Amino acid sequence: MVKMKVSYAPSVRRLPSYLLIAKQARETGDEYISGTIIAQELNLEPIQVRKDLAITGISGKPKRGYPVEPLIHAIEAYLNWDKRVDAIVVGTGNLGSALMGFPGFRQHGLHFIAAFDVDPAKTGADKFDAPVYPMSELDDRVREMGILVAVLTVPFANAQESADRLVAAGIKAIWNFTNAKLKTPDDIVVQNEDLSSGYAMLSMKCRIRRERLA
Amino acid sequence: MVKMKVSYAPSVRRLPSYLLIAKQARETGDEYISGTIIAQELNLEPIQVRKDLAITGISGKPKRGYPVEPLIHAIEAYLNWDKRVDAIVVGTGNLGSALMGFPGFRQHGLHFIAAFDVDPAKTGADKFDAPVYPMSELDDRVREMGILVAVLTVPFANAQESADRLVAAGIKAIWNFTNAKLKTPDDIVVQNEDLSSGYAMLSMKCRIRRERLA
DNA sequence: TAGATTGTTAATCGATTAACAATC
DNA sequence: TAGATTGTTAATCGATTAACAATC
Repeated sequence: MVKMKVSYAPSVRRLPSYLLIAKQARETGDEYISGTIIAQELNLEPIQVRKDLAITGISGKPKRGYPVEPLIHAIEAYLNWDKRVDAIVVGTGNLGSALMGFPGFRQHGLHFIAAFDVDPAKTGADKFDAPVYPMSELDDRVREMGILVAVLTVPFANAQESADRLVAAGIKAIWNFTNAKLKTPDDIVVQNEDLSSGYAMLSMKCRIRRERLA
Repeated sequence: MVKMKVSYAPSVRRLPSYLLIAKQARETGDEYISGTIIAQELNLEPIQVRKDLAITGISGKPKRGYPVEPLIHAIEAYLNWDKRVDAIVVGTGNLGSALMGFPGFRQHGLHFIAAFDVDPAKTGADKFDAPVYPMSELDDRVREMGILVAVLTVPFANAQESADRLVAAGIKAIWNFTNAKLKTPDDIVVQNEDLSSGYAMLSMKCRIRRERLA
């Protein structure tokens, strides 16, 4: 796994929200949008929005704010979301299907061009316009299509084994939605999504609320 | 929305991983597990694991580590995961279904006892043993069952409207999987999950990897 | 012009890491 | 006992926030 000191991680995580608001402003026909407004919309401090946007290289106009169209392009360019990226989904259960059908990713340049599943009942027919192949074809298909990015939504027990196969097939980045802590070579990018950690936060907030009321 | 200075947020987010490893150690029959081992397993620093576990109140034995069973209970108690919590799911698309079917939550005490959908085709039959009701029944059902927690997995456009209905029905905590920045009263707990921010991180890591190779 | 907003530089805050004595 | 590990106290690091001059 790439040992990453991704600096700016908290800022990077906020950029998609800024992007969404900028796009809404574009819909409205606004030519400029200020950090103050964005902050208001997201319940953040204006200085934080300005600091975050600075890393994308966008520059604003005093009194007006940031030019909407260049702002959108600056964020997209910074995240590499202005280029098409092809990816596969491994495991077409409800979570895998949900991700394939989520329209937001397509807007960010992410195209799911194929999916894989061990269950023969799930292969054959397309899913959200992408073919679903049996796992046995993974290696060949990935190589042939030259895919570099995979979304992993298989059961916990199969996660490591699937990751191994992905790496062997030439995948360079794995978006891991399983709880498994994948063991992968140093040059493979892994992004772990942990739904339980979100629930831990919700639980904590509920506890704090209870204690405040008590 | 509860304006929370949840301190320890990064630590809280790591606790579920520690819990998983502790449970695996229990399966293995280990009586103790050291912070060093946990850290190794998760690619963290041992000191970070010790600091994180300290907030749960668990205390370890020099040379042995933490007693597995008490460790599990300490984490679960700290997160309130040792008590049953009933919740509903609003929006039974792929994402809502995925969450309902994810076995991890049940282990954390979270029970989805009903779901709601606007689409008449989706209501009537059970989903993962929980009845799916039409949205029109939301208010009555929530009140009657005394539910306090809701998972929101409706389309972006319907998010605010659904949240308003949830609040009106007496829901006190919303786990929000939509991109919408919900406007809710001060005493409502909201936990936002933003899939795009995870993808932003993946994109950044890929960029860094490319730059390292170039 | 007046004043809102940017962007820079400095201060604060909180999280991570280091050092090390205590201890089993 | 010897030595690995905990838990505490201090140091470092990075992110957030504050202050304010520049500017349109």
